[in-house]
Amino acid sequence: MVRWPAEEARLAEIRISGQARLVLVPEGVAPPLTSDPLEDWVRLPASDEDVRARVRVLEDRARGAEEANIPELDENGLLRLGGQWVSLPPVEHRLMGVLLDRYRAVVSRDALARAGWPEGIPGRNVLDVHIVRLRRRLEPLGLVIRTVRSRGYLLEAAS
Amino acid sequence: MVRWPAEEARLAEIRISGQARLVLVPEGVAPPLTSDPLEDWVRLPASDEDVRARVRVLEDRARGAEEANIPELDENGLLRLGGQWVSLPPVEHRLMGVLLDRYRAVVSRDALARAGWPEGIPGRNVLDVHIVRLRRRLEPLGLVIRTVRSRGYLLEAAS
DNA sequence: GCCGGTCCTTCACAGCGGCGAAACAATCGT
DNA sequence: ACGATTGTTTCGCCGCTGTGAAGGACCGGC
Repeated sequence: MVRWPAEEARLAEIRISGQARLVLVPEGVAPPLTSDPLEDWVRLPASDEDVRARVRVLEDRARGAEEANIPELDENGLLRLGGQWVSLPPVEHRLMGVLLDRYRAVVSRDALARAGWPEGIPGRNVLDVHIVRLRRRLEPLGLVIRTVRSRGYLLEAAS
Repeated sequence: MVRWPAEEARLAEIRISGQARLVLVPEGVAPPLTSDPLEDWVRLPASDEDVRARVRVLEDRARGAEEANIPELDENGLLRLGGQWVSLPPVEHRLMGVLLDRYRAVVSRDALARAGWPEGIPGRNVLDVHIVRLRRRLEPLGLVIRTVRSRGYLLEAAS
């Protein structure tokens, strides 16, 4: 809930942060125009029902947007996030599967090795190399693999 | 512009067709709720400025959605997109059919081969060659066939 | 603080195979 | 006969994968 034009600076902040917001516009003032579906406005004075209706719609959209922020891995080697996508070769596809199952939680190197090479790990260094390659591939999507020393790795959105 | 609830049936049609619409809601009636960004509503009576502001935002969103429009393939070998068109010879027409069914998703080389040559694939390299030719034909429409190595191909709008 | 060891990161290289694309030949439609 | 469409051959690039090696970050002991 933002008053306009009194809280113009605050509105700008919220817009940048990507949160949903409802702008309250007093009589005689032009409403702010944006095509962002996460922004709406009401002309004051307004009834409680009208405000609640708009808030509920914004909440629905925010929920939808949030779901769009979880990476999606399809069975054909594509990893999608926010309209973009990258293709993952077989090994990295399997690694990504485990990392997404435990999104934002630590996955042990052992679990990763078993997922990537069900038949047994070829060499002692292979996993590290594939983590590096996966990292580079995820960069354009804004995803990061963090190292948790002696524990494993963790996948999350880049800060 | 749709009156509510008087034109309920018309609103339903427009929703299905995916067009942008502004719903006019008289006093004392609950507005229709939808999270579709292409729908908005105003409480009557409303000033011209307020209505115009909402219409302009909807137009902006509709324009954005249009860019995401999918190409259309007719049965005579014509592929249309955004006012332009190209003609496709039989084999490429069949290939394009599968690619459009799975627009923005991966289509395996196998599926493409079966679609292009239902009687059986003539040679080992034919598909590659036809993909190259199709690519050149699609270029003026702003469409691109991406390779997903060892998985297949994917059709999307050029970035 | 200094040191050694472990864990992790990154690069360079090589083999394999998938795919791209030109050039040519054959066939089809008008 | 001519151009458009289709199939074939051939060459080469580049992506995927694993290996070895060099270096950096972190941790404990002294």
